[in-house]
Amino acid sequence: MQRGQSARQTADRIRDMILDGRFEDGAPLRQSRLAEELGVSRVPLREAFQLLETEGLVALRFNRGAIVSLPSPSEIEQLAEMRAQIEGWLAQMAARYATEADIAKLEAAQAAMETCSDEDWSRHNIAFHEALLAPANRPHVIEHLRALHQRLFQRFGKPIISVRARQRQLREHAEILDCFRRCDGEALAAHLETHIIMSARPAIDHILNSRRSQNASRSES
Amino acid sequence: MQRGQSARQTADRIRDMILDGRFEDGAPLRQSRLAEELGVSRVPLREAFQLLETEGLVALRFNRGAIVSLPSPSEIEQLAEMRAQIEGWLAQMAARYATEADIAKLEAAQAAMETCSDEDWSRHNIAFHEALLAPANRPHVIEHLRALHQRLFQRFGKPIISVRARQRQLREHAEILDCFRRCDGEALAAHLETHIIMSARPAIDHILNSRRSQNASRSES
DNA sequence: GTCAACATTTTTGAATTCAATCTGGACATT
DNA sequence: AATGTCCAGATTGAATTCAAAAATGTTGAC
Repeated sequence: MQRGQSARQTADRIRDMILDGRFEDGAPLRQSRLAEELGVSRVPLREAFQLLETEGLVALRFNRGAIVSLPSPSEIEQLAEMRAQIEGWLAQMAARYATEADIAKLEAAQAAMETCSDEDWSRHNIAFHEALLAPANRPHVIEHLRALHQRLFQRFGKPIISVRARQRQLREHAEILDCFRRCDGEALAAHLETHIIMSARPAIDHILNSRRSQNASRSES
Repeated sequence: MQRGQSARQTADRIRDMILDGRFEDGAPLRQSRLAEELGVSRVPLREAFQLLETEGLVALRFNRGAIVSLPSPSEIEQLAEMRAQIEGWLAQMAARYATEADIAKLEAAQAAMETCSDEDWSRHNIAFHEALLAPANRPHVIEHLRALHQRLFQRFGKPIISVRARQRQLREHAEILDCFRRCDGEALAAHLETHIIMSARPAIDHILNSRRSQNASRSES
C-alpha cells in the first residue's frame, strides 16, 4: 500500500471484503491478522473499523474487538421505505420548480441509462435520481440521500443486475419522467415510491442468500 | 481521565467544546494541544475527530488536520424539513395502528413534559416524539431519526429554552396529540411538520449568533 | 521594497511498544 | 459430575516513537 489516506482506503477494502461475503455475519475481525494481510499497522485499521461502524457494517464492543454486522432485511426494508418517502416529497417539489433545462437534463440522464454498460448502470441510476430531485433545490437533503443510498443499496445491488431488472427499472423511470413532465405530483410520488421500494429487493435477497449459505455451512460442520 | 472508551469520551468532550462556542467555525483543532489539554494521547484523539466528522462537526483534510465545521443554517433548515416529512409520514401510520395502550403512553409522555425541569426537557421531548412514532413499528427509521436529531438539534437547543417557547411547544404537542387521537392523518402530519420546522429555529439562531460574534471579533482585531 | 528559494520548525500520519482486558482450559472443591 | 477459581496465552486499547508533509521564517537576488 503506497501512502496516506490509509484509514479510508483500508475501510474501502474491508467493506469490499464484507460485501463480497468473505466473512460471516457476526464473525470477529482480528486486528493483527487483517493488519498483516492488508499491509498496514493496527492504528489505521482501527480507524477504518470506526468508519465502517458508522456505516453499520461492523459493530465495535469495547475490549472485545470488531465483528461483522450486516444490515438486517428489515433494516434495509424500513430505510428504503423512508428513502421512498423523502424522494417522493422532494420530487413533487422539484416538479413544481423545474425549468425546461432541468427537464432536458433529466431526459439526457434517462437516455444515458438506456445505452450504458452494466458497469456504469449504478452510477447512471444515481445520476438520474439526483437530476430528478435537483430542481427542488435542497442540496443538503440530496447529500443525505446519497449517503443513505451508498450505505444500503449500491454495493449490494452491483453484482445482481439482470437484463430483466434493467428493463423494468427503465420502464419505471420512463413512467416517473412522464409524471414529472405533466407535473402530476400525486402520481409522481406514488410511482417513485413503489420504484424505490422495489429496488431494495435485490439487496434484501442478497442478505438472505448470504444468511442461508451461512446456515448451510454451519449445519454441515 | 480514567480508562477506556477514550475515543467516545474524547469525542463527547470536544463536541461540547465546539457547541459551547469555544472555537470559531473553521478554526484548526491542533492535535498535540488538545491531547495534552484532555489528558489523552493523539491516537484516541484522532479517532474522536473521525467520529465528529461523521456528525458533521469537524472536517478532516489529509495531512492538514481537523477544522471545526459547524452546520450551516441552510443545512439545519433542510434537514429539519426532511425530518418533518419523515415524522409526518410515520405519525400518520402510527395513528392508524395505535392501540389504547399506545395512546395512554403518549398522554403520559405529554404529562411528563408539562412538569419536568428545564434540564430534562430535551430528553422528554425526544421521548414524546418517539412515543408518537413507535406504533408505526419502524424501529430502524426511528433509530435513524434519533441520530439525525442528536446531530442537529439537541445540543444546540439546550441552553436556549425560554418559558415562552416551552409553552408554545406544549400547546403544539397537545394539538398533535388531539389529531392523533382522532386519527386525522392529514391534520396530524400538517401540525407535526410545522412543529418540527419551527423547533429548528433556535438551532439556526444559535449558529447565526456564533457567526455574528465571530465576525465582530474579526473586525475589531 | 518585493518576491522567490531555501532552511527550520511545526504538525500530522503511521509504526511500534507497552499495559490492561478478555478467553479458554486446568485444577480444586462440593 | 458440576461448578467455581485461577493462571497463561491471546487480543485489544492507548502511549510513545519515528518519518513524511506542511507551515513558517529567513536570506538573498532583483
